[in-house]
Amino acid sequence: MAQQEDVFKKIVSHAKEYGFVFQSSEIYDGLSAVYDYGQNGVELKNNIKRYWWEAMTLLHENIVGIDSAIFMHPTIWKASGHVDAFNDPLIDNRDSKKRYRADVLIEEQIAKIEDKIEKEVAKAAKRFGESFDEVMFRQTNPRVLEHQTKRDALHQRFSDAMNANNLEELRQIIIDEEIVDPISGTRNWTDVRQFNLMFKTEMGSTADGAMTVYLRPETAQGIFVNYLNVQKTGRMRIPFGIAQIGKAFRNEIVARQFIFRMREFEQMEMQFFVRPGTELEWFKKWKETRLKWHKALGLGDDKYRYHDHEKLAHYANAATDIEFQMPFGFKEVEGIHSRTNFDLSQHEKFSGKKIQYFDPELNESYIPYVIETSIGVDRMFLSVMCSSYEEQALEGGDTRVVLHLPEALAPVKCAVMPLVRKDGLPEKAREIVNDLRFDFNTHYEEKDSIGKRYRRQDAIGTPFCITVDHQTLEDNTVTLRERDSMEQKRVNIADLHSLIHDRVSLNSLLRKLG
RNA sequence: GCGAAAAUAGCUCAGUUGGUAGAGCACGACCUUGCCAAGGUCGGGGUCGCGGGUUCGAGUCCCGUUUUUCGCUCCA
Repeated sequence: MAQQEDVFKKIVSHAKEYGFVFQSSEIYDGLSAVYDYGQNGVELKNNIKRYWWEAMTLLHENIVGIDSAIFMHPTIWKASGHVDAFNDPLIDNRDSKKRYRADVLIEEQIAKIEDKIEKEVAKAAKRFGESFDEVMFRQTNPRVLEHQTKRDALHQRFSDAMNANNLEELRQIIIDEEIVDPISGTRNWTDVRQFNLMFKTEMGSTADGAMTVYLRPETAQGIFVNYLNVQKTGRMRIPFGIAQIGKAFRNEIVARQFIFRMREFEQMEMQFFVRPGTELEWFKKWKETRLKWHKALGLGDDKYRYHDHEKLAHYANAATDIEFQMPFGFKEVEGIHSRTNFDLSQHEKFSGKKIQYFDPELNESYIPYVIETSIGVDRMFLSVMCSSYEEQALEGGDTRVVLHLPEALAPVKCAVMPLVRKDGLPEKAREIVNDLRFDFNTHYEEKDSIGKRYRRQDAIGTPFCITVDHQTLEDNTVTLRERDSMEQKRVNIADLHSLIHDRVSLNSLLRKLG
């Protein structure tokens, strides 16, 4: 494990050294948990997005894409539950690992005391042959008085703390009242925290007229609120899906592990709308479809596993993660959730608009059920980087660092290099570059020894190196060197295009899915 | 969020009890070699993370702060 973490460190510095990932605002000491993609990183990331986008929209005629805005009407986040879920004082029990609303726990405690009062009063009433109200009215029973005093004091303390938004006091109340976790029965509580997961900003240029808006914490809601638009204008028939790639923002309390958990991140989400009652069938189908998509990259089938959720979110009736083996363990890369009709129902309720689908086959209207597939682009990027990185020992005690990136994802597809910088070889190499550049991201390299240039390309994962030598000038052949095997073969310049295309095009990947 | 450690050139690091900053690699130019990275010559590059303090003098000592890493915790 220690060794694995060492490898992870190397991957992080490799990512920086070769222009894949930089820390944000580095010259100003950096910004915590925010990262920028560099000249090679952006190419890799775009290729990942394209692979997903085309797998979704080209291979499924019933899936279309949208690109919704990051700003959305604030009520959307009330409807989705994000405002409530992220603005309550929350406390966790370390033993049961359950999270509770601190205010609810205390209110329950007050209710318990009231139960006791009622019981005492009822007991007294029975003993003295009086009515319940008579006993309550007399208020002479010492035990009842004691409980009442306690309740009033607690109630006062509680509302003071809530009004002052005093989280420490809330926790102290829970401790003083010896409130236990209903599941574990222990009092092993964390601090009370206010969760403001959503970034806030103001829309409107004057302060008093401004409306608080949020940076979206997920892209899914942009799809749900456009459901009607797409369904109607696209004449979509259920089942159908809407795909979207975009940035989302979460003000994480602790964000760590490089680009695995960032405050600004990118999601690729597809919401698939189905007939109620068929959702679990579709859930199963999408579980399989998505894993197939991952495995087609060839990073290693044993690096993936499903992690089914046992405890489900309130809106879901099935959920699973696709986890990938990172150097720091199996981690979620993609989530597949059966979200029922929760989101669309909520938006129907909050917007007052009817969000239903008339199913001509059933001859009835309903709110569709939703299967969501949601993948983090940055996590995907990280999984590709981690599984591609290799420090290879070569014959003769040499080592080389290679990124065995899936060829279709590699930022640079080929590098053309003259063996020597004279005798017209650079000019010939330039000719080849000028032809290939229209179809592939092609680099030209003439500096340093040929071996060094090969190694530089290996480090950024370039699948092919094309070397122009003196023989090229005579017969128009070059050597084509492969990144992984380091093997070279002599090929005609005229054949280069198709040889490279067959290997590096997205089609080759997509065909594995078809 | 708590605890610990670290921060000196693009990278990896050295820098003695406090006395005006160094190496290797990388980078640039030229020469040389030419199919798996380290040839020669010359050159550019650092107010030592930032802000205070102690001192005649701070990369070095003290305080604060930022970022990173690790362990808990949290998140999914």
